[in-house]
Amino acid sequence: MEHPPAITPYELMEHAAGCLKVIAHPVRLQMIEILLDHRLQVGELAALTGTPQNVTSEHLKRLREHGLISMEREGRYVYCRVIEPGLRSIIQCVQARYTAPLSSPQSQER
Amino acid sequence: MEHPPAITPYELMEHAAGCLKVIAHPVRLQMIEILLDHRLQVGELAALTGTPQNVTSEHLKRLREHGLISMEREGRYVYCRVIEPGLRSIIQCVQARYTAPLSSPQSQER
DNA sequence: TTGACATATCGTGTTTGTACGATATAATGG
DNA sequence: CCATTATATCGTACAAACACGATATGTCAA
Repeated sequence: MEHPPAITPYELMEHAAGCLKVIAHPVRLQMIEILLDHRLQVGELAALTGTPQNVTSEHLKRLREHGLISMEREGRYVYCRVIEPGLRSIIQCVQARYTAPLSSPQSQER
Repeated sequence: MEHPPAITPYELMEHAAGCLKVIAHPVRLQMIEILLDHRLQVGELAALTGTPQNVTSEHLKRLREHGLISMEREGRYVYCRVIEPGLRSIIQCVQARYTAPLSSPQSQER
């Protein structure tokens, strides 16, 4: 091998994988996309994504437990917003790849 | 709401989530990181990541089935490389967030 | 206080991911 | 052909993710 490959340690990748796993859900991706630009109530997110109330609540709980969003109660409402700055660039990568008009995704068998 | 949030359709997010799910594993992240800059045999990847041979094979199979890498047999060896261009920017996001010296990751309870 | 609304939690069934040991296939060299 | 090396597949056991219905909690307004 010309130069030996540099490998990020397993422990760091483990943490990164944990966050990616939380992101890797269609509804949670939509929620993050919205929350990057808007501070919304739980119910508003449920309506916008067409997700049942309790399911929405559980998705948001996971995002919060991983430090990706914050949830602040104001009276009866709970407002959510993104607090992990790195999420914006990841969502941008996803949008660049999957919502661009050109080049549809493909699978490959060897 | 001032201006209504733009939401990427569920079907697109579903596909994006599928790929993110495949990426979201510590060993697979390491493999992708390596394969972005090197064309390596299955056994070399197993050694570099400290992963058993059959587990390595199964990880690579998942990456291939989602069109992220290609695997080309040459004699007894099978060489792997990244074929999904979008992976580089995603790995860059991960590295920027998790392998940067400043600002360690954190969790947040409300 | 009572009822209505917003959100959270719980129990459950189903699916999917993951690792492992064992074995199978593929290719090479002697 | 045979032994060895490289890789793939299979069966299985276990854990995690997921969605759902039901119910609990929290807050306001009348």
